[in-house]
Formats: sequence, C-alpha cells, structure tokens
Amino acid sequence: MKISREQVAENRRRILEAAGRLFRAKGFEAVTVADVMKAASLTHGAFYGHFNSKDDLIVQTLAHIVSAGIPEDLDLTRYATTYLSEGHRDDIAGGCPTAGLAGQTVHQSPEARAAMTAGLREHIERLSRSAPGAIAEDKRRAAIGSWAAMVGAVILARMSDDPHLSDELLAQTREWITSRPSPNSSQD
Amino acid sequence: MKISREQVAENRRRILEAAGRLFRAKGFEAVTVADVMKAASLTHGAFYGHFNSKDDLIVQTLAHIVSAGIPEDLDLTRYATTYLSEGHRDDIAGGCPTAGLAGQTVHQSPEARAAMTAGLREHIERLSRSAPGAIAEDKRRAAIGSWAAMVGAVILARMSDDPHLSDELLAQTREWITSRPSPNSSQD
DNA sequence: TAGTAATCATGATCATCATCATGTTTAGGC
DNA sequence: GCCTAAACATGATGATGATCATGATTACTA
Repeated sequence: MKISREQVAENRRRILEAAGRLFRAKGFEAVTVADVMKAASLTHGAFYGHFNSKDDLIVQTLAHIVSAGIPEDLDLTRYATTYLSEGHRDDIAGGCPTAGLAGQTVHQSPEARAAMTAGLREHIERLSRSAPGAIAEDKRRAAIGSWAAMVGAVILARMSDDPHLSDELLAQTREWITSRPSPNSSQD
Repeated sequence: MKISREQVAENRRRILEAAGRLFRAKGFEAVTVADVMKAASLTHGAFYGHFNSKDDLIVQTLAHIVSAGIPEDLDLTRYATTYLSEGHRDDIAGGCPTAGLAGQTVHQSPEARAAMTAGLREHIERLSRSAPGAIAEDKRRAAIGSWAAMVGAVILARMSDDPHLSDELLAQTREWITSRPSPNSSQD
C-alpha cells in the first residue's frame, strides 16, 4: 500500500509529535522505536522509511520540537509565572523540551546537542527583549539568569517526590525571579 | 575465594564510587552493570552479591553520592562561583550529582527520587544559612532561587555544544546570582 | 582446627530492541 | 490506463545486557 504525499508528510509529523511527547515523558532510552510508531498509529517496520536510525529520530525530533512553542513576543515576568506553574511541572510530555530533555541531551549525539543549542540560543534572545535592564547587556544577563533558574526549578520540582517541596521550589523561584529589583545602575 | 569483611566493605564502596562517576558521565541507562563492575575491578557476576538489581544500585548510589560532598559551612556567593566555574562544568563525572542526574532521576524509581529529594532538601537548608536576607523566609527564597539557577545553568552549559555560549551561561548566571541586590524590605 | 557459608569468577539464559528482509499495495509519472 | 517504485506491514535477525546457576576458594565460627 503506497501512500499519498500528504499522507506521508502527515505520518512523519505524527511520528515526530509522538516521539517528542514520549521522549519528554520517559527519556530517550526508555522509549523504543516500536513505542513511537505505535503512538503514531503505524507499525515499527515503517520507521526506517522515515529515519535512518533512532539517533536520527532524536535529532529530528529535537529540531522539530525546539523551534515550536516559543511565544513570539513574550513578557518575561508573565512567562516565568506560567513556566513555573504546577500545571507546567505536571505536563512533562507537553511541556518545555529544554526542561524535559536538556539533562539527557548532554549524553546524546553532537547533532542532537546542536539542535538543542540552537533552540537555547533563540530562546535566550527572545527572553532578552522583554527582560528588565537599562542596557542590552543587563537584559541579556537577566534573561540568562532567569532562564537558568526556570529550567533548574522545573527540573528539581519534577524530580522531587515531596509535593510540598516541589510546590515550594516553583513558588519561591517564581518570587525570586519576578520580585528581583532591576539594576538601576551598572555595578563594577 | 571468600573475602574479608573489610575487603567486602571496600569492594562495595568501590562499586558505589564507580557507579556514581559512570552514571554522571553517561547516564543511568547507558551504563551497564558490567561497566560498573569493571570500573570497580570486579567481574559482573559479583554484582548480585551486593545489590538486588540495577535499580537497587541506582538507589544506593544516589543515597551514597548525595549525602557526601556538600560543604558543612558554605558561603553562598563563594559556592556559586565555584559551582558555576568551567572546571565544574567540565567535570561531569566528579561534579554535583544534582546537576548531573536530576534530569534523569525524574524517570527513575520512587526510591531513587526519594534519595535525591532528601539530598535536595538538605542542600537547600545548607544554602539557606549563608543566603542573603533579613529574615529566614528571605534567606530560604534566595537559597532556592540561587540553587535553581545554578543547577539550570550548569545543565544548560553542559548541554550546549557552543563553547562560547556555554561559558557565557556560566558567567552571566554567576553575575546574576552574586550581584543580586539583597531585599532590604519585603515588597507586597 | 574442621566445617560452613559467604564472596567472587565464569559461563549460561532470556528478554528486549534496533535494524533489516521481504511482500503487498497503489500513488504518480509517462 | 500502465508501469514503476515508494510506503507500509509482517516477520526475521543479532546484539546487547540484566539476571541467574554453578563452582572454587577461604574467612569466620564453634
């Protein structure tokens, strides 16, 4: 059974989507090719018509997932509030790929790391625009510092098996970021 | 060949040490039981005399690794400087277990998560003591916010395949944490 | 000091996957 | 409308790796 061009594209999209969710939910290694294909409503054999290998799938998935989902024009404070919400913490499969996968991408192929790095760079630039600060350098610093804190907090909150501590990690980091006095003058 | 009590304890310690380094360097899944045992100068068969399973090893290793290495009395600013150094970023195998493993522990057994959570709680309390702030609540908030930023920054810096961006992530986060104006009055 | 059992080494086993081979159908080019 | 090859399904294959079975040695106990 050959398939129409559109159907093929649609299948590929479904595979990437399924892989993205599964990787975030379970980690790269815990997800099998068959798992992904089943979630995409296909059989495992069809996989190698779309990708060269599982590693290739990882790279394609990261590239696919990372470029999407960043609000074009965002407000850092508002973004931090959403990002550090319990809803986002609990939605690993649908949440931020960086928080979900950065910790594992260190051990992946150079191509995978490159895809994530591209997303990271873009993300920081996006955040810098709405970050507090008089000059561009202050803005960029605030963007990086805030972003690191957001990612770290969500990772720790998800890892914690104590719901109270988990909630506190989110809330305190939220406060810590949003209530930060803006640098009215550059020091040193 | 039976082994003396001390030798057994020593072997177990070596296994845990090797596992700790390997897990941080390669991730839980990428490390095999045989890898760990070889690194501990034993054969794979001896493994199950010490642990019930690989999952058990993970739990024991986390418990072993997490309790050690936190300076008893630390200065948050000084600690952040060391933590966010290029040396620490490059020493994954010997570096902070939280930065190296938190992102993967989410998908591990409840026992593993519990071990990491215990370490996290202790770490936050330790940091709170030297964190800036007039009252305990401010200190704790600063500790959590700073800790989240440190962990996030190191994870991102390790993930990035662009050395320049990686360095910048560390440096900016360092600045962001250490140059933060302390809250002289509580707002809202 | 003799006996016991613990500890480790060696060598299976058994399941899980990633990947490949083959067959079938039919979309798309001529 | 025909033919070719693309896209998928089904069913191997082969490697890897967690776990177990067995045996040898010797530290400990009585």
